[in-house]
Amino acid sequence: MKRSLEQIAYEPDTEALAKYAKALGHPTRIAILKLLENQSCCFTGDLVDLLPISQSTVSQHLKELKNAGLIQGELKPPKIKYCINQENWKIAKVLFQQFFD
Amino acid sequence: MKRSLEQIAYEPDTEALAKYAKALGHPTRIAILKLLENQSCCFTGDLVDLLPISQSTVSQHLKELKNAGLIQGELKPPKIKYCINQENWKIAKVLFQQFFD
DNA sequence: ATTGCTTATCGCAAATTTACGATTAATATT
DNA sequence: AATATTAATCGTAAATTTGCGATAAGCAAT
Repeated sequence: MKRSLEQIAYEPDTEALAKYAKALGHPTRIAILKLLENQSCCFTGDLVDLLPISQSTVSQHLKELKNAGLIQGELKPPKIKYCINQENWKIAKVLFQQFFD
Repeated sequence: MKRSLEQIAYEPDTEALAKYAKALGHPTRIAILKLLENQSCCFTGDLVDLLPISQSTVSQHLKELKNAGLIQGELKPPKIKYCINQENWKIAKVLFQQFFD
């Protein structure tokens, strides 16, 4: 048996920044967020048409962005409209700003 | 056999931002960078004393930060002095800034 | 040449991430 | 109720990441 690879706690801000950075740490997710940013407000699974990856993979990336709190989905049957989560976006922005001085 | 999981190319800025974000996507690496930032300029393997992980793991994280271009090491025998790579730091800063508007 | 100090690398194990196709779930329309 | 559309989830495979101890490498001083 190996040791448990458990999480070690750092300062809350450090953990939060790392969490946001991790969510941003894949070009597909950056691309998605840029699309959502440009689209004045929101967007849907037209993302799948714009990205060179499969529907299920796009869905997975959306889930991660949602888990990180950077986006949110709004039911607009039969579609889902995804938007930037402005609240957390602002928090992330500030965290990165003060990190880089 | 499975498909090859090869990289798909996005815009250079998107790739660059994702690369920096990925490097920042772990609390230990954020902690290291914060220490290097505070220490006016630089630091060494006293990092190991300040972080709750082993020497080899710290070394690994330093390597990743170096590969991402965020830090650089200067031989100061028998130690190594690590510093923020100011050039790339600036580039990363700008990329994050314009990403968040 | 040997010793001592510091840091990198190796070898391994576990966990996580990325990706896909296939299937399921949800919902509106017919 | 049946159908169509959209998006999430499941199952699987491959790759990568994270972590450690042990060992090697680099360099100064003896």
